[in-house]
This record gives sequence, C-alpha cells and structure tokens, in this order.
Amino acid sequence: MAKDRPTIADVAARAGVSKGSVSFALNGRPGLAQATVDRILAAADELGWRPSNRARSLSVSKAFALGLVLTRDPAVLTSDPFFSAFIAGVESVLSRGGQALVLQVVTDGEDEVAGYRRLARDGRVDGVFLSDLRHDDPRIDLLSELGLPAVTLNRPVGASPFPAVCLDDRPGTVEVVEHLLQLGHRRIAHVAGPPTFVHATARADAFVATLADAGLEPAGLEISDFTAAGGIEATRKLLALEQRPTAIVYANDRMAIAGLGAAQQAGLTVPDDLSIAGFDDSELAEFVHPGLTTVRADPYAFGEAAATTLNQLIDGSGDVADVELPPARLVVRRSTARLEES
Amino acid sequence: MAKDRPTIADVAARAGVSKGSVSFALNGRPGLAQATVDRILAAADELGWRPSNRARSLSVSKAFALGLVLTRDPAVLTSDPFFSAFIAGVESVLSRGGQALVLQVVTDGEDEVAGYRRLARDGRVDGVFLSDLRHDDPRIDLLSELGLPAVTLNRPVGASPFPAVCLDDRPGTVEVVEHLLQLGHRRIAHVAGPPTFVHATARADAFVATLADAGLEPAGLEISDFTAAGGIEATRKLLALEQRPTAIVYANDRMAIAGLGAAQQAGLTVPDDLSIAGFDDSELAEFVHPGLTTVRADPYAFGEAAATTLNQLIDGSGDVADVELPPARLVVRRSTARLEES
DNA sequence: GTGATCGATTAAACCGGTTTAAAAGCTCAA
DNA sequence: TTGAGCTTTTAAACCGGTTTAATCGATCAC
Repeated sequence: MAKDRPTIADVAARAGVSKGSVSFALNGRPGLAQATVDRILAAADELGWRPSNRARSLSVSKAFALGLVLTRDPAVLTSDPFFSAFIAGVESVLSRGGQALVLQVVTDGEDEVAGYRRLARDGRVDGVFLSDLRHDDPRIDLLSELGLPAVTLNRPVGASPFPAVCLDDRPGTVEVVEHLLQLGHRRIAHVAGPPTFVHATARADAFVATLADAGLEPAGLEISDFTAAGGIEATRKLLALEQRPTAIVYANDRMAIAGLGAAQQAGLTVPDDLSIAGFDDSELAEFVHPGLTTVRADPYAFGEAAATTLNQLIDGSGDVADVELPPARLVVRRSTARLEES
Repeated sequence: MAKDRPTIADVAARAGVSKGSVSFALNGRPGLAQATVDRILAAADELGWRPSNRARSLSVSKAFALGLVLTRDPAVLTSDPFFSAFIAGVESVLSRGGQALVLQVVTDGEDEVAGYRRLARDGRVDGVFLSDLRHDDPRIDLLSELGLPAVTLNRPVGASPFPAVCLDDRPGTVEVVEHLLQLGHRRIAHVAGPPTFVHATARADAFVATLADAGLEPAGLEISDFTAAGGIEATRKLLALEQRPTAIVYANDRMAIAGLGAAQQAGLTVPDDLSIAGFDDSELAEFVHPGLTTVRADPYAFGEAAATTLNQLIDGSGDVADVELPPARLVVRRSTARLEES
C-alpha cells in the first residue's frame, strides 16, 4: 500500500532520458540542454521525487548530519538551559539543507572519547560541535586524528585547527562587577566553575581583572563545579569568612540560585544583607525570590551561527573565519542592591 | 594518509572467499562451514574491518537510528531535567547496537509535524519516541500514516497502535497528597499543567481523587502551563483566595520553585505559613530554600526501557508488550510541614 | 557408473544515487 | 566527404554492503 517512493530511474523513464542525465539535472550540473533540464525537473516534480539520502550518503560519502556530544553526569540530572535553545538554533539551520542532528549524552570522559570515535567510525556525522571547551582539551587532538571537522564554541586556549564561534563571556562578567561596584560594594566574592573549563576561567579572570581595575581584591574566590550542591557549599564557605562578602558573583545561575537558598537558610536577606548575581539567565532566574541579577546570552543565535560555520567548513571551500557573536549582557533584577551602610 | 577503511571485499580477498560468504559469516547466517566462518572472522578482525552503515542502510533500508522530537518554546529557555537523563538512558542502549539518536527541537506544532514528516521522508530514523503525550494526540495518526514505528512514553488516552512504556505519575501524586493530609492539611490546592497533556491531567485527577477519598475538595485548582512564569501567576491567584490554601501541590518543580518565590515575596514563610510540593525532583529542588518536597522518577531507566522497546518493535518479531516501570515516589524535604494551628 | 541429493560456495543482481569515460549528434572548415 | 571540435547524452562503473539463484563437489542410492 505504501507505494514505493519514486527513484531516480522512475524520473529518468518518465522524462525519457538516462539516470545520469537526471542526476545532472537535479544537481544543477552544466552540460545539459535547458529544455532537457526542464523536462527532467518537471518529471521529478510530477512524481514527487525526493532524493534518498541513504543512497546519496553511500555514493558521496557524506552523512548529511552533524553531531553533538554532551558530557553530563546523569546522577546530577543537570540540564543546561543553554542547550535546548542552542540545539533549536542548530536545528533551524539543518532543517533547510535536509540535515539532521545526532546527539549523544555521555556520562564520563571515557564515554566521551568513545562517543566521538563512534560518530567518526560509523560515519554518522560530517562534523561536530565542540562545547564546554577545556584547557588542553584532548578532544582537539582526538578530532584532528579522526579527521572529523569541528567547530569550537568559543576559542580554545591553545592552538586549534578548527574555526571558533565565539560568544564572549567576559564583557558580561565585567558588567556584573561594575554594576556591583556602582552599588557601593567593595567586598565582592566569586564562585567559579571548575578551572578545567575555559569558560570557567574566563569568567573568573574577568572578575578578578575588573576588581583589580578598581584597585580591589576579591573578597573570596571559591572554585566550585557549576552544580547546585557546589553552589551551596561554596556559599557557606564565603559566608563563614571573617570579612563576609557583601556580594557574590556566581559563574552560573544554578550555583547562584542554590547560593541564594543557602544565604536565606543562613538567615540573610537578599539583597539587603547580600547581593547575588548569576550567569546564563536561565528560566528560573527571573522567578526565584528575589529575581536574580544575571547575564544573558543568545544561545539560539549561537546554535545558528555554529551550524552555519560548521557547514561552511564541511563544504570546505577554503578557510573558514571565526565568528564573533554579540556578547552576553547584564540583566539587573532584585538580587543585587545598593550596599547599606551598617 | 587516512588509509581507506577495509571493505567487505578486502576481507573476502584476505580470507580467499567471495563477498557473499563474508556477508554470511559476519551476519551469522547458517550454511557456511565452521572453518570458513572462522577464517573470515579472523580476516575481518586482522584488517580491523567495521561495517559501513551507509552501505548497510542502503541495502537493508534501515537507518539504524531512532528519533526524538521535542517541542519546546525557545523563548522560554525551558529545559527539562527529565530529558537529559532520559536521553542518556536511550543512548546507553543505542551505543551497543551501533545506533544513533537523532534529535529535533522544534518550537511549535507546525514545525513538530514537519519534523516527523522530515524524519520519515528522509528515512533518518527507524522509529521515534513519542513524549509529552496529549489528549487526542494528532501525532499518533500522523505516525500511523507515515508508517513510522513509535513508542509512547506513558499511555495515550485513546486507542493507540504503539506500545507504551509507562512510568505512572499517579502514585507519586497520591503520596504527596497523603503526606500533606497526614501533616494535618485540609485546604490543599493544585497547580496543574495544561490539560492538553495527558500527564498534566493524570496528575490533576490523582490529586482530586485522593482528596475525595479523604472526603475533601481541592482548596483551589489552577490550570497553568508548567513554566515558572505560570507558576508565579497561579500561586498569586491561590494566595489571594478568601480561604487561602495551607498547602499547594504543583505539577512540576519549575512551577513549584517559582511558586515558592512568589509565596516568599508575598511575605509568607514556607513551610510555616504554606507547604509546597513539586514534581520531578529536578536538580535545584534539593537546594532551594527550603528544600522542595517533590516526586522523583528515574528518567534514565525510562530512556533505557523506551529504547529497548522501540528496538523490539522495529526488529518486529510479533507484538511488543507494554512496559510498566516503577512509579515515581515521594521525596520529603523541608518545604512541607505540619500544619500549625493558628 | 549414473543420477539424485545435499551442503558449501560463488557470481551477479540489487539498494538509489553519483561520476566517469565514451558515444552520439551537430556544426563547420578544409 | 571527411573529420575536427563542440555540445549533449548515455552506458557503465562505483559506493559497500545484502540477497538470490546458480554452481560446484562430495556423498549416496540404485
């Protein structure tokens, strides 16, 4: 009943030409008479012909798909608000072009390497996105070795053979700190992400540098892990300091929201006793109490740009330039306030 | 340099047999002498041969991939904690078997239909997961029409030609309500998800039924939308009631956490003035202040079971039975407390 | 010794496209 | 009239597997 879809041979028969001519016509190759091309296109249209990308895959050795490997600890049901929007952005590019996105969620570093190897070995994808860049990221060498094209989300620290699509974290961080300084804060602490991650150190460095520009030192610098649990712990440590900070800047919203809870549990009122700022502008940020001052990027646009760039690299006409996206910007809500003289 | 990978012809040459024999040996087909099979397998092993699933795809008309289409509003950078763990579970099954997961994140109903059509038309996947079931879900007919095998996550309300993998929401909801009743609450309200969703009504129905069993009526029933913003609004309405509820049960954590913020903003202390419970046990649930009483499922196992079942359906030997997973269970934290007589 | 039977193996077709090399048709010059 | 030089078209090989039908060789009955 589900009548077989027409193949290129059916189109050829209907147009009264050979398979080869049909292929030429469909791919816009020169060398065919215009009249013939028109006839073939009409025939294809009438039959409702669609290319089989299985067949195309085999003959042109392409997968017509891009890959994303996310390394996440499933015990912590972590789910970045970043990625659903990012993926939607990627999708918007792939759906034109008839490409697909292959996703892998793996739980540790070993699986991660295995995941990329598998994508390459099975020829599942024509290229991959490299997210959550780490210092001396082993994936860069791995992908070079595998010969798998890639685009890095933000710029790795060392040399990289891959184009980078960048959304700079630092201006947002600078804005947060300057915002707090303007509110009169002088004892400002930072809860950073794991220093293995480039974006964690970038934010921490921007934090320290901005304070330094104002002639200040961090009132505390806790290295944490981007999780809510880590945020709680780091916050407790900071609040236990002799000179308690009057403001804490977190490297992501998850830690900030957890830290907000920790501060409240410790009997502090936010923002009266303590100002708090996050990073990401996750959905909840707006709706916790008090609303979280944070930094907002545009992950959807990030996804679009990354997909476009990766496709350019794969279609491979020459070098592909890095792309610079508008940086994340400060969003002020109620969790930060003018320092009360006490 | 990147020497071409060995093909089945190379293996055949090395083992001194024909291509066909190699194919038989590798697929464990009977009819070959054991000695020959051993020789072929050894040759394949020595050459490091791996099947090309592009070629296999073409000749057996299978994609060796499963699909998941998520409909999410990217403006609300919603990201279910459910799905990253679910996907990791799916992945754990697919990685054995050499399959891949194709993910689409779409932003509205039209794109959703187009997404499934595209997956089917392009032969991208051999089957799909049907999540976030709706009443009279149009996707069931759509997929039947497309002839795309599917597994539903939980059971649709009407007839369905597809096997269902079920993780019952209701026992958890019943437990929440009973927990609150035991704490002495009598005015308990519910913030439900959109009634189009089966799981939203399932939770709401279980809520109402459990109260009814105790001879009570809901102290309020707000229909919301699973978002934080919706949770805020619903909470405000409930708190404005003449007879304010002493406890609110939310259909998910996101609304509950937002509701928590709203209650605090309204000057209430949770749980002293108001008990609050969520659903999902998202990461933040444990770390907001006070820690959120909620209901926890095992989305990783859900993913495993769904993938296994879908594969059984695709490999298609006979009917596939529905799968019943252990239901979600109550997790008690600090956001619910004994009702203080006032 | 001949033919039937059966197990092991192979050649070739096939999946649905792309691509190459050759052929066919046409124009034009010598 | 021949053929050189184009443009247009086609046949066939190819991508790397699977599958079918045929073949080969050995065993067995008669």
